[in-house]
Amino acid sequence: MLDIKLLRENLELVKERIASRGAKLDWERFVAIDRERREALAEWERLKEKKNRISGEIGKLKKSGGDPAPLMREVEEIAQAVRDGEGPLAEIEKRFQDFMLMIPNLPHPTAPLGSGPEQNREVRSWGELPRFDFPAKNHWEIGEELGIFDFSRAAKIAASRFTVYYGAGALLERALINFMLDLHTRERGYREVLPPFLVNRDTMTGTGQLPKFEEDLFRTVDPELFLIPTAEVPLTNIHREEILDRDDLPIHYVAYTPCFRREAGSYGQDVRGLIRQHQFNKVELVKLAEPQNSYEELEKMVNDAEEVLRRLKISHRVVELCTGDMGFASAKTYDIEVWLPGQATYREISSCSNCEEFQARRAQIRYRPDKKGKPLFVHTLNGSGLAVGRTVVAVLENYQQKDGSVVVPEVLRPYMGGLERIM
RNA sequence: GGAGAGAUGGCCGAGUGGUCGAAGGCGCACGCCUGCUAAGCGUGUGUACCCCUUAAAAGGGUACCGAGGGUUCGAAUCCCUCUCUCUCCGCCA
Repeated sequence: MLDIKLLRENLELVKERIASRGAKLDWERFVAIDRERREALAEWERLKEKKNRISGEIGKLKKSGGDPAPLMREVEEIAQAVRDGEGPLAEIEKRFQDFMLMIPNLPHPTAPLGSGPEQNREVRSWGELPRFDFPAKNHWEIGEELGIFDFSRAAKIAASRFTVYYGAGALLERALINFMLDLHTRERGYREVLPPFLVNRDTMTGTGQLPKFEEDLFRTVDPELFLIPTAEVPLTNIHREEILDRDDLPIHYVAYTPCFRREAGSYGQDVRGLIRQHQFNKVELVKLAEPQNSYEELEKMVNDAEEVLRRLKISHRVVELCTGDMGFASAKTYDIEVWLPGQATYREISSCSNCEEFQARRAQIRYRPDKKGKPLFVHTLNGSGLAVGRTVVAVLENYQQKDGSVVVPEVLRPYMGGLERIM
């Protein structure tokens, strides 16, 4: 959510920057709603003030033995007017809030302008692209031949876009989770969290999944809860509606969770393999930081995520997303893209964003900069560290051998009982 | 799932219809005093929104005593629903 004061005082600037994301909003309607809300609120509060004042006088009069009857008749009418005003006011308030919640974040001035992935800007790349003296296979071919993935039985048990892992495949997934968690907790200062995987509507609204993206979420009916699409949601909401001490910041959390996404609207994309699943595992990094440090923290977060790939010795690059390709809540996003020899392309394996105040304002996460100061909104950051399923893909495709086996990256062997090769 | 108790400000804790944003204490901030420290004294100490101004503040108003609804001229206080916490019983990974 944006600061309403910014919208009132600098609407032209806001319009322009929101437009750079490709979002279209009816700003004239917004201006009308805002004005209507303020006028109605002021009028209603004037009535309440009068009612409160007269009610107080009735109290005094009764105590001193006077006759309150005339005042009571007078205030009765006002009380009725106040009641009559409640409905329309609530309706205007709702329209106002709904609009506010549908406005995406302002892009940071350094985010490249653009409408789609083509305008993303490569920041750096790491590692040589691997060469094979045989035709490189896709991970699903590798995995099915090794008997570690079973897509058809997963579809039988659940639906398409689910996978059953067996044996070394399941072990590889688990090893990656543990490796990533150990790296981030032991060497990078993140606190490990194991959050709920189902969350309520307020939590989903706090990070910006709701109200706009309900169709992307899985939902339970009774009670109504939503399966998390990323651990960013529960982690960022841990401190919802709290005022933190300055000394508490920055907060660094890391969590492994499964993630659940409807993938509505992605029919036909990545239908084979592990790339786009309804359920996948992810190790997520979340930070709450003071505004003046948040961009420094973003750079460090990207670096922490990249470190996973450096230790796995897998080629990758970092790109800065352009305004049109960023998520709803983000002011600035770096994607890490990993090289997949089987598809001869880079694929996103991590996305690290600074949401600045956007989520903090929705979720009311604040801190006190000093003892006497007013509370300020924290900046929230989130990033994959990394998407585990896609890391499995990267390992299989980059470490595949001519005979169909896959060499286990050295750093993972301690996590896999010393296993050196999946065959 | 059954029975009971509870939810008040940063914390503890009073308050069962009227002037209560809420006593008192603790904590914290500022000032005074004390040639250090401790103690003592005084003042202050929530958040959001609206109005008026604005560089900002001050000022005025509204709301908030778990959440939502109701009764009433008036609700922290009465009624209803819900949520959460605690205790006991049952069940259970």
